[in-house]
Amino acid sequence: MSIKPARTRVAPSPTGHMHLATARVALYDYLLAKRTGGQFILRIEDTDLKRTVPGAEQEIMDGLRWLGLEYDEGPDIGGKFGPYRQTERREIYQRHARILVDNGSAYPCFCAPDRLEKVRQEQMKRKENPRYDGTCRALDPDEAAKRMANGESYTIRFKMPREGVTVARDHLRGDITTENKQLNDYVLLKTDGLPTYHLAAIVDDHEMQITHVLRGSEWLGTFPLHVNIVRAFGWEEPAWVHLSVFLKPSGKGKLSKRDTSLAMKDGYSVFIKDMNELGYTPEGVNNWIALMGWGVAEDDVMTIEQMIERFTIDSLTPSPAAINFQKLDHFNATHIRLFTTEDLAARLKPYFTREGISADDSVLLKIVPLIRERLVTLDDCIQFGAFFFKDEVAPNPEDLVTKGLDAKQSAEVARRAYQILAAQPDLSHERCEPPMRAYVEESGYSAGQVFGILRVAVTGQKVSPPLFESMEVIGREKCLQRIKNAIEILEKM
RNA sequence: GCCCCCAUCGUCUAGUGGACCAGGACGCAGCCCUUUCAAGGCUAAAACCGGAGUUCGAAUCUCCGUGGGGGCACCA
Repeated sequence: MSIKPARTRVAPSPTGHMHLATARVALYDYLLAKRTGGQFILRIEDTDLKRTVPGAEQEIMDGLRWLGLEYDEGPDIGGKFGPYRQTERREIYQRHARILVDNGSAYPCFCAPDRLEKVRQEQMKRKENPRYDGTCRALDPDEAAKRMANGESYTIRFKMPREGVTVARDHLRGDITTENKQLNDYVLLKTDGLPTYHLAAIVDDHEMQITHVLRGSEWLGTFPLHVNIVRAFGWEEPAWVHLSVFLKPSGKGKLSKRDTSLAMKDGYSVFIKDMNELGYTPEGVNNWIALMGWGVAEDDVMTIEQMIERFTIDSLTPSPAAINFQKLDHFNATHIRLFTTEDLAARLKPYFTREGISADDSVLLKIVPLIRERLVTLDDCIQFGAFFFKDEVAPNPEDLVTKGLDAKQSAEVARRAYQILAAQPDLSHERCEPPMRAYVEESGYSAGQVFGILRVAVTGQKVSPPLFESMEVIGREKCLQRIKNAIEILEKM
């Protein structure tokens, strides 16, 4: 990898929710920029007015920031190559379209959409490749200029060479050779005066001095076109890298932001905006998407800093990758265990708040070590930790009757436990556990039976963090009250 | 239909002609630990798409199949 600072960009269109694929391109862009001491840029490709959806741009910016992928230049923070919103760069594209027309690489086209559509239909009927038939390509330049001056509506089309081949170099896949006759005279500038992607992206990448273009492999089809446009301008090409696409978990078909079947399904989502709500961390999400399309030999749990140290274009993989939510869970849980107690406590607090539980900081700090390794997602803290903050718990009576015992026997166990614990000045686990174990010995019951009753009584649930440590945090008064309550329930059964 | 890309365990991947009876991770199964659930430790099962060729030697290079994916707009 060159040590020259790279300028990279993520250039999403604000047409829907930001999803995994956009995040991954941004991640790789970010890693490459940071690794080389360069800049990472956000550019909004909003030239399709019909598809632009309100709020989408904000969602992209929020998503990138949530992931920790701070961009160095962008629509809301500016930069020396702005503006960073394509609808605000209209004149730049028009000027460049003119350059191409003037040097014979492009031409105005006056064909009406309905005629084009008819031509397309006929071509398909004849089993030909649908393509522009070249009517206006042959137009006399003077006549064309006259019609433009008359106010006739037109587009600008790229004059694709009809002979020969285009060899385009992708830094992941090598040279890609395409016969020019396979390509079309694509529209560069639309009748509304805005550019299509083909013109806008090429012009902006040049103007913004982008050195590496990372994008999805859905662009491979028009890649030779883009290379031809760059050459028509006489510019130097950036390094192109076409990333693999994400496939649905089944491996059947590409993951699409228009496919809503995977949105918020079974606690999973492909949209970045949902991740926080579902309890996923930026660390977990980044680690997950990083390794779909990027191979590291070992030590695959990485922070962003570690990714920056290791990232190279050469270690990217070209094949499509099926997303696997179980792996997201794994990375998320692993990173949660890596957080400091203070950090994790702060991250957990909003999830308690969301449930209407005001989690006291000092208590939170004490329970984090008890629940940390049980959390897969941050919101799991509710199931493992809500009982710490409640005034009382409501155990299911059946759960209080431990396996192998009846209600009467269970009540007796609970009463003895109460006596033992009530005799202690405080309920530190060092103080409580030995006498309780001694009772287990003398009673002839198993530790599981005795502690099981106590667990349900104190926490209100069958599954919980370690019992004695939990009791210590809950405190003497509350614990004894809860056990007393359990005894009453058992006695009524 | 045409064009392009891709091809190692179920999934994500390591592997760049000999160090590979193919390594790691997730998941799955078993065992250990254990007051529940986890976490942790150990063990197991699990792959080079097929066929030709090049070579002393191929997961690795070439070709042909096959399979998968993407694209063929005044959308990006």
